[in-house]
Amino acid sequence: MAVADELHYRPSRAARSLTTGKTGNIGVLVPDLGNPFFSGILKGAQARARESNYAIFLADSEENPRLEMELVREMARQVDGFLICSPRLGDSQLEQLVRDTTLVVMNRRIRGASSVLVDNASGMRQAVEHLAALGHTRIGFLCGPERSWSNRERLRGLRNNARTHGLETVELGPFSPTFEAGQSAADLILARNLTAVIAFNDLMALGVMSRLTDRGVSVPGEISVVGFDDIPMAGMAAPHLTTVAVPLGPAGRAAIELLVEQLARPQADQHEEMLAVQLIVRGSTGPNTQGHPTGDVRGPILGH
Amino acid sequence: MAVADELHYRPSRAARSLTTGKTGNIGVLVPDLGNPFFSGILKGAQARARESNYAIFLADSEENPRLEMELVREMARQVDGFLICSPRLGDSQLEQLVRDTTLVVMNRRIRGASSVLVDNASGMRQAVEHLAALGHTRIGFLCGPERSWSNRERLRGLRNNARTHGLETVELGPFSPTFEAGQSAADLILARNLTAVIAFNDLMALGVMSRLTDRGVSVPGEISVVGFDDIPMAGMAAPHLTTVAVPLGPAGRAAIELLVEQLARPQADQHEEMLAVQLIVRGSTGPNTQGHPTGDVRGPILGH
DNA sequence: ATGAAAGCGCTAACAC
DNA sequence: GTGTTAGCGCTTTCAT
Repeated sequence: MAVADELHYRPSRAARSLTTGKTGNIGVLVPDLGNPFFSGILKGAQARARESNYAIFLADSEENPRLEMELVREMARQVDGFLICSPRLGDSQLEQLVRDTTLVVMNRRIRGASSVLVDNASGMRQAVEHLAALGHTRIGFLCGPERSWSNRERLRGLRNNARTHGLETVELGPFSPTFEAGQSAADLILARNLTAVIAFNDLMALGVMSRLTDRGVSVPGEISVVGFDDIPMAGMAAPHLTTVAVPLGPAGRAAIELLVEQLARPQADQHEEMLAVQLIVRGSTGPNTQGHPTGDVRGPILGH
Repeated sequence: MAVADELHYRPSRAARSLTTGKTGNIGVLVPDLGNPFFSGILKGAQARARESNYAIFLADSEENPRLEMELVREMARQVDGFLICSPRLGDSQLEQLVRDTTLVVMNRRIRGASSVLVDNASGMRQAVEHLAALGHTRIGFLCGPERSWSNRERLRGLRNNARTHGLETVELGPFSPTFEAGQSAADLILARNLTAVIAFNDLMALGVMSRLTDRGVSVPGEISVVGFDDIPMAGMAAPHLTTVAVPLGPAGRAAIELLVEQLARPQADQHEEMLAVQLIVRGSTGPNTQGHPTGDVRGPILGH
């Protein structure tokens, strides 16, 4: 042992994996590395993996389901399991993958796979309550990608909670979850005479704010804007963006934790981890300054 | 072959690497995945690696030189080479690494290793000329990490070009290359009565703008701000940040290209690739509205 | 307890 | 050209 130490001996993982069948690697698939949402998750995942002596194989599917499948296939033999973030693949394909490998999915429910989910319903409830408290009565929602589980959940949360609070909702989109899409959505919002809007994610919300400011519309003076995710940029924008904070690092950590457990006890049941979210109120939301929704045909509400 | 295809046969890379000594993997080390500068490079690197059938091992050194060394050591046996971004390690340690493995470094010059460099001198020249043309005569520079090659180069570029244009410079810092550091730097700038400031990177520049705005100082009305890198956020801020654009994706691609070449011909010489940069003029810079630098002891210049 | 050997899935070198 | 075999560096099993 002393000599081995002397010579800086390190076992070859390739050789080891040949006999054990385990590689000590985890594959992480994200749809877009440039999106801070995913780099946030990735950062947490990487840190947690290292703690359990796993190395990370990284792949970017560029939002492309075919490429996603291809990448998984290619990596399959050199990893023990996968973390797939916001899969663009269809349910059936994912369920097929589950048979050959162990995987944890983020923001998606797949039978046979553990998942880490964001409590979108709670996030939406917090956002809607906040806007309702500020006197907004008609709320726009900028939809994200149609196939996204998060988008469906957020939309559902919006509808449920808006009804509870007697609010009207206007759904716009779907849009791609980008800054640019937010910019173009801003004009649609203006055309609809809305006083408050919730975007599918921060990137879009930031785009909305940017375009509104460029058009001389005050945020939050005339329109309140709420985002989702709390990417670092959200706190840097002017005004600072009110948003539903999703704990990105912890999400990545939780996912790897689940995966490592699963790998240690392959027979054990899959788990589902729901991450709590928290509305962060910043400068992009304020009281409704229009007495009533201008898009509404009813006159002022008197004697209420 | 037909049968192999039928059974979806894929060779085991572990077994293959055992005999060939090649793994088909590349290790990529970044100091902070959360920094969009690095995720931009990473995205390009990942795409280029895939084109040459290399998979990416990812590690985040958390700006920690010791951890950086440790990670390289751990990955060494399972990769053919490394891309190390903005290494925090000392020259001697890097030169030692070069002996055992092939590596490409980003934004650093190491004998025996290929490198991808950003043309910081040109970037600084463009930034200084821009500010000089706007009538600024005294320019602040917010220094980044002391050990950073980029920081030293940018500082050098600043000094040279400022002299050429007869400008005075004020160096502040060093700061960590973050938004928060930029915020705190903003107050120092105000105390120094500067009309223009160049930050080591966009994150800091954004922090400066945010804090200045919060203090009621107009950008670019009273102070012009220039960043470096052109991370996506730069174009989203209000006002949009004038910055020296570094082609992040191409930088990552170029680095992997160099590495792949090196791996194919181990005897060949190392290369150095210098990336051109381009000043992007946006809304955060404007004409100097003070007749002369207020920090100057000279009185108004008359009869000129 | 310590030591020897088989074999994981490939590739490369050799024989035919 | 086609087929056989040794051996890459480990782990695990079996024998001592």
